Amino acid sequence: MKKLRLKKKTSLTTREYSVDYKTSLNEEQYKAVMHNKGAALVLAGAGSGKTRTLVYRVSRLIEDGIDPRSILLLTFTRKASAEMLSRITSLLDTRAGKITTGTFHSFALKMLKQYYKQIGFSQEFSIIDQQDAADTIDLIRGRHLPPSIKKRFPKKNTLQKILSLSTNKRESTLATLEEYYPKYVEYEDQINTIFIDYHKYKKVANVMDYDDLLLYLLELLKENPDARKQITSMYKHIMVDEYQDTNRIQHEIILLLGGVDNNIMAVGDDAQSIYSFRGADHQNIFFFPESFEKCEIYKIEQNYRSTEQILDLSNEVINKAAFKYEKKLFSRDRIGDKPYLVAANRERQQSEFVVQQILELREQGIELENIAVLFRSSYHAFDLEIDLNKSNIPYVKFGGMKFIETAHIKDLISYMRLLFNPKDVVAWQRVLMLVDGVGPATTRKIIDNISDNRLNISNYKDVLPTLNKNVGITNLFKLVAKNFDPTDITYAASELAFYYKEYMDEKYDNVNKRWRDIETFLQITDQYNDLPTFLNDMALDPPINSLDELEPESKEDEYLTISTIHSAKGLEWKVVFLIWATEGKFPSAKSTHTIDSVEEERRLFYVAVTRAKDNLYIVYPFGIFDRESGMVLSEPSRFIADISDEFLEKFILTEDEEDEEIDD
DNA sequence: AGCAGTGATGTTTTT
DNA sequence: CATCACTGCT
Repeated sequence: MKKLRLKKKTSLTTREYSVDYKTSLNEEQYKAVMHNKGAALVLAGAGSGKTRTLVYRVSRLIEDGIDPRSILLLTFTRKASAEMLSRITSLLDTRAGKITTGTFHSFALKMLKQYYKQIGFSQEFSIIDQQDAADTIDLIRGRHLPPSIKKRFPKKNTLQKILSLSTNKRESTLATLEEYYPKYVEYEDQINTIFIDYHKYKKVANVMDYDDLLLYLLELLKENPDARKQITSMYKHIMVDEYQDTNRIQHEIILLLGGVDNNIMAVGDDAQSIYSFRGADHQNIFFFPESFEKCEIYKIEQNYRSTEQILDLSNEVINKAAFKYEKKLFSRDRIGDKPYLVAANRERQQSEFVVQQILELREQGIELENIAVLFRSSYHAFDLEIDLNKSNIPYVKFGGMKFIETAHIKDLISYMRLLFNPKDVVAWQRVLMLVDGVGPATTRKIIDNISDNRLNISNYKDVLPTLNKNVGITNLFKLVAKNFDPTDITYAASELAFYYKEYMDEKYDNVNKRWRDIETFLQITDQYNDLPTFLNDMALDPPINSLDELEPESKEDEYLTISTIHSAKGLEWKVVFLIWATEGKFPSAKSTHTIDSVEEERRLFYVAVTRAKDNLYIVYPFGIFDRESGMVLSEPSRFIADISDEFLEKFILTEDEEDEEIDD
């Protein structure tokens, strides 16, 4: 028989919660979770249960009768939003599935697919990635510039970066040039002309790049009161994760999404701001409270993740920063080993050491799931990957070149984009260049005719012969004009792949490897039955691996995570290896010119070390000849170089025939 | 004129 | 490894 007891009603609600918020959270977290109306900023240190706080707050709002559909949770990565959604669902129930989560970009896309008319697009607009954007800019660059000044003029990737930075920071081209590319200031006019043309070009082609998603959403909210009213009355409770990494344009969007009540909760940590290359400013987070008349500030500082030894080291790293951060992490009675600093003779020894340690850890019963190897740049892991393969250690790599970004997959996706949006001249450009005998000049001629509607997939039989006699082009048009069933994506994709294979056989030596990628790609298409959704997902939430990660059995299998630090953000592992902690590699020689960029690298280092729960190994190869600087790199990273033995156990690797232990 | 093949060069980090 | 400038070929 159940015993009745008296429980005090809280002032907020007349019902009891099914989740016991008070006892599952610490006091700081609890306060943030119970925050009700108006703007709020939650400053949460690394490992302080930031995700937990957000998850509980969403759950609490729903339990208080808030319609889940009115909750918008913006996260930085798709992984983070998936993780949160599953945690909320398991904490509460399926009501959680009705909330809207995603990145700024995916949310923008969702809105713009509804309000496309208001911004002058048609609904079939497609998304182009950074590379497509750069290629398109290159096309326009080629049209504008006389060959004489081409040499000193910024290249396509630089132009794309300039435009992206100025868009994200909401600055003029001139301001961006002055700050980041002073040597190109003299070309301001030409650069602007190219940008203006690029903008028009995209509109005609009915495509948007990543920045456009944000830009047009901002424009919509600003200039269309009706749309804004509808959107703000739909999403009444907004939460933004990783606020320190948002930039100006995202900040402005958030302010406009605020609606009448400004029910916006931003969560972040200024010490973990690592996206300045995307226009984020680590101090941005402090502008947040200033944007509202009233904004509650909550601080969560107790760390639940790491041992005191790891926290002590982390605090040492961040306290040496030129700019002082407000928090200091502390834990409660989590005692462990001191972090290791290991000197390895060249990269070879580093890889061998990491593999050997991982095998040993596994024997000690630590599963691969609980181990991660982190690095500054994707290519830092190449050598290690060879050893992991040799030792049959299954792993998944995050960050760096994605499977979807390889040339052959992008080619295939371009054909598919044309099936959906035959005016997508960015895709046309890509696939036309693949036709034998077709180069930039012919491509330009054809897409000009597509742009001004003289040529299309219904009249190509008559019009094309007047432009070019190349049979390959006619065949390409024939293929795109075919009436594929838009719900049978796999069929369309395999037909296109079949057509494409001929080109691949000609062009590539490693056709087999690439064809396997295409087969994997075909498996992915199998999970979709609607072309637009498929294309959007490929643009914004692409799958990471070319390995058969999709097969359910391999998902069950345990695997090691190796990841760039950027992609490891927000995650944690029992044991973390940080490799290439060599001065000149981390921070890289390129980042040491300005204080700001060194400080960004320091925060990145801080993010890396705070991922570890129990054990942390920092490894640095020495005796590395650096081509770029012409110097031999032999010192550990400046971020740990002068940290005393009190915080760090220092080792050098020696090679013993039998003894496998580390020796100092 | 326009294309393709060749050899040197450079390279973070993500939506 | 992918991009860029250069050169020779059609």
